[in-house]
Amino acid sequence: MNAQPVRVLLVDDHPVVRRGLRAIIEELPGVAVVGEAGDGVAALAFLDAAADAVEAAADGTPPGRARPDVVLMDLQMGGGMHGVDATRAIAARPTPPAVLILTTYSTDADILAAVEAGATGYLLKDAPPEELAAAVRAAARGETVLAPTVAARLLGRVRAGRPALSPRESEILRLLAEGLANRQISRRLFISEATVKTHLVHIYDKLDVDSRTAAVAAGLAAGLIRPA
Amino acid sequence: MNAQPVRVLLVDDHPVVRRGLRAIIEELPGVAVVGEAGDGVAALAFLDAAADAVEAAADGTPPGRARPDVVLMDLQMGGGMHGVDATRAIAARPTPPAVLILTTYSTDADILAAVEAGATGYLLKDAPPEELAAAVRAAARGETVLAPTVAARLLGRVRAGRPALSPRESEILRLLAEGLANRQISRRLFISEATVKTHLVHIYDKLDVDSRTAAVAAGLAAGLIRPA
DNA sequence: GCCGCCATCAACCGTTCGGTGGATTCCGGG
DNA sequence: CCCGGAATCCACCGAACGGTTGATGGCGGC
Repeated sequence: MNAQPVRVLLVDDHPVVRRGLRAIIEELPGVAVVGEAGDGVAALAFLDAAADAVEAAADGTPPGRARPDVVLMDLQMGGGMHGVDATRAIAARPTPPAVLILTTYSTDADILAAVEAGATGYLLKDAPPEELAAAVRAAARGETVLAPTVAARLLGRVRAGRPALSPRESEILRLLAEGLANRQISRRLFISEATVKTHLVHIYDKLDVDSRTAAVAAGLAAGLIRPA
Repeated sequence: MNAQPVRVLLVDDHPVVRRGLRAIIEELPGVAVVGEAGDGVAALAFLDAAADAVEAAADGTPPGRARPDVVLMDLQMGGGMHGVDATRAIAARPTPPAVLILTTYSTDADILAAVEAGATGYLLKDAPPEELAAAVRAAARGETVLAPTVAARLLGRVRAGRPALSPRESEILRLLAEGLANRQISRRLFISEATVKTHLVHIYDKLDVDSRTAAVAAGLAAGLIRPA
């Protein structure tokens, strides 16, 4: 059963992090790193190449360039493709590997987006190596893995009974965070200023604040919007 | 001259990052990692212990627990002490090691604060290993090291002629980002509401915006305030 | 079918906010 | 010594904002 080791692909734009992950993972028995990628595009290219290689050599699979079972994926990658988009692209493939999100600071919006995109699990980078090891193995078995912190956040959100913002409200909150005035928002969304005000009232209500600036602060704190 | 290797202490709350840094640095000739710390408090404790050890054994310095020449310090560490504070505490010691800031995403405010706190250099985590190696060696020689990206940011800021906010204005901008109204800010700072408004006008002027929310957005974008 | 949620729009009113033009004190540089 | 910047304060005004009430239509669940 342990004849075939779990094959892992690392996707992270920080060389330092890739190096650390490789060091940690390679000392685990039954787990092997088969590749690294610095961004989403490179990750997809690697998967393409691996698929071709498997097709070409139907007999003994070569040690490198092997089709990975688990992809360790960073969100917030500097260059171009966001981790969520990369995850979605990978999950859309014929026989997708498990995608394990591994990120530093998690906004709630990111977690939801990643899960929606097809991620198998969600870990935080400050997790101890043992936790990481267990998560990789679980992901290889097809199980869903949520870091305790992440799970707590999700539960906390549900428990807090925070009524989630509607799609339109989220959109307006985002524009709010860009510093736009009501009229500018109305023009951007092709709706009347009155509608913007109505949405704002609902947003204030749900976030329990009473000004646009406080809504932005609360939205950032709750991870409803990205600072960047 | 190369008899004594450069001794490095790693300070980062992410085990993965520490592992990666250790792997990269330890394969450099003439550089050795003498310790790791998961937060600022642990880093200071390590320096204390190292100082004692040196005092106790005046002859052959033991390989481990040696007083580091360079501290690789992460900013934004989860638990308790911020990297800037840790840097300040280290720089205030009798014979301080060089502190090299190594962080992921750099806000201008962080850079300035770190330099003010006594940091020797500022690197980004997405820097390639070679750059990191060169920086550690330069820091050991007492030189100042700025990552090209960081240097560009600082130059860009100066070139843009952006008049830096006064201390008081920065303070108010921070409170603004928390969503406080003018009256709340005035009470928090024990000044009149009129004064707050005056400061706000100056802030809008300097940031080239015309509303409090836009000022927060601009301040976040320019790295004048921390999202957290 | 009805109820609730979402999204859209409107009118009203009081408050806050932004803009302007002053004023004072303190402090440090030329 | 005088000038400028920073920080403090005041008054006025118009515009933007927040709060309320009310109304319409679509869409999905009970």
